[in-house]
Amino acid sequence: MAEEFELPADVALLWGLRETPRRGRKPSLSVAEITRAAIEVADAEGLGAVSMARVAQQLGNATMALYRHVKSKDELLKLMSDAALEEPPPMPPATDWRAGLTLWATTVLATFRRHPWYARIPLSGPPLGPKNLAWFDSALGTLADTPLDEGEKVTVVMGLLTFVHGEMRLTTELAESFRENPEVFGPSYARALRQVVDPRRLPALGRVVDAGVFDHPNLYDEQDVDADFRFGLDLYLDGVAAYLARRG
Amino acid sequence: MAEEFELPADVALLWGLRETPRRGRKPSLSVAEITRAAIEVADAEGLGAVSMARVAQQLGNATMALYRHVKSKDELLKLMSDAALEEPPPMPPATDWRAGLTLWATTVLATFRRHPWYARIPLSGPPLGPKNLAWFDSALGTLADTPLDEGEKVTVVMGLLTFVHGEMRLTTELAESFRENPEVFGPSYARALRQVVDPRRLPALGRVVDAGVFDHPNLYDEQDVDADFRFGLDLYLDGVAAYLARRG
DNA sequence: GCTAAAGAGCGTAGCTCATACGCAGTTAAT
DNA sequence: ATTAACTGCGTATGAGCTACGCTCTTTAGC
Repeated sequence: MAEEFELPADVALLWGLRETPRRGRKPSLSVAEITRAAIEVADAEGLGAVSMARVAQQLGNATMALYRHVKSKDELLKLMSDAALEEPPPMPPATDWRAGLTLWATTVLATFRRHPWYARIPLSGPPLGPKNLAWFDSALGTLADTPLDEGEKVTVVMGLLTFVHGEMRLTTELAESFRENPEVFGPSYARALRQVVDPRRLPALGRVVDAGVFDHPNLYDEQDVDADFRFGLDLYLDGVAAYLARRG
Repeated sequence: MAEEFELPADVALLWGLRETPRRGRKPSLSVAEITRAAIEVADAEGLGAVSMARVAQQLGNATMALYRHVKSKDELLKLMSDAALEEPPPMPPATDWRAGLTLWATTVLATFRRHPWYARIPLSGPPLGPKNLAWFDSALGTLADTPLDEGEKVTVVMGLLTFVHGEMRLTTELAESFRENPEVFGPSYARALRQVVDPRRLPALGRVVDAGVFDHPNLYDEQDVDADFRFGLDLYLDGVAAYLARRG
């Protein structure tokens, strides 16, 4: 951990490595507090409500005071996206890779669901924040006893993370849309499809519609969404198992 | 396709079902043109550059003229997200489900890559746009000869779409970040990791770093990214194959 | 103790955006 | 010919980000 190379400013902020000021007025604000306030606002009112003014108000300060601690709103968003991840759960002893990755994926997803705005924060590079790296380590750790080499472990974990990110995007955005507009997930969806789908042009979709697959009173059902996630997750993990068998 | 039930206004717009005005000045603008112009701007300058003023300028009109055709910027974004999808490719005859889904997934991803802003447009409900439904139909069609029931087909396709969406998000956002900031994907990443990762706290990640997995001159390599996608896709499809074997 | 540098908080103002409102000009129906 | 319907768009409002610089506070150095 030699400090020969200077870390980028935002990474240093993520790790809380700012050197403490020696003179001047005591700061009444800190990066951590600002980040926490921003997350509170985003959780309660959505990412759209996170303005510098709103966050400052949450802290009882003036808007411009935040800029002493944070370079820009973009930087604040980056800080939020690491801080929102809590610590990864400890793996129970003697967890095999499959149980471990299943626990990992469902916990990641549950964390994302608690902060639905997470999917809207742009990625700005490979992971470097402490929480991000802790989760990364946790996933890699579940594969420790497999015959995969280190590069393969990363690839398998990235594939899983890709799937979880997709699920997060679909899930949280549809959930939000459901909250403010439940009708589009009701019977009117099947009705609209029947109006708009010409079975000659879209035969496969026509068959699905005819089979009544969309004739639920509520297409956005928590239970169904979770079951679909588990189904897709299991398919991916079946693939990993097959790869391990071929490999090991 | 009886019109007994009124389609929502935005869906009607997507399908071009607005009744043509009988009186008044001939429109010099159309929803399709506005959408196309907005997509041009987004492709060339990013979604951030898409303002009502910029789109109007692209068309040589005044800002407020757009509002005669489009209710709000949000509605324009919805229109963009359907129009950006081109038509799905015709499946070569006698394509089996696996080749079909592979072709489908890679084509979807290629389409997304041509419009990197796609991942940033919020989903507003289940798919109803013509292009979206065409792609949906195309994927479902590849599963026509399998023993899956219609509901299972939807689940399998949604799982695959989830994975592709995740890949799209990671891929396009990292690509954008790479374009405007290539250094963070260079050797400085491994250097930063070595400074910040304590092998006692993050042992699995420490092993990966030590193994030199991140010691590439460029972590964001098109080839590698594609290979990783193919690897994850194959794992998922292996899982589907196993499910089909169990099922059929 | 005194002075000055360093740093915090923040008021003001400039710029970009979305969009409500209403006017003026244009076309087709009557 | 008249008028209803409809388009294009100028103006204005309010919200948001943030550059700049002033003022007050704290501590280092003497």
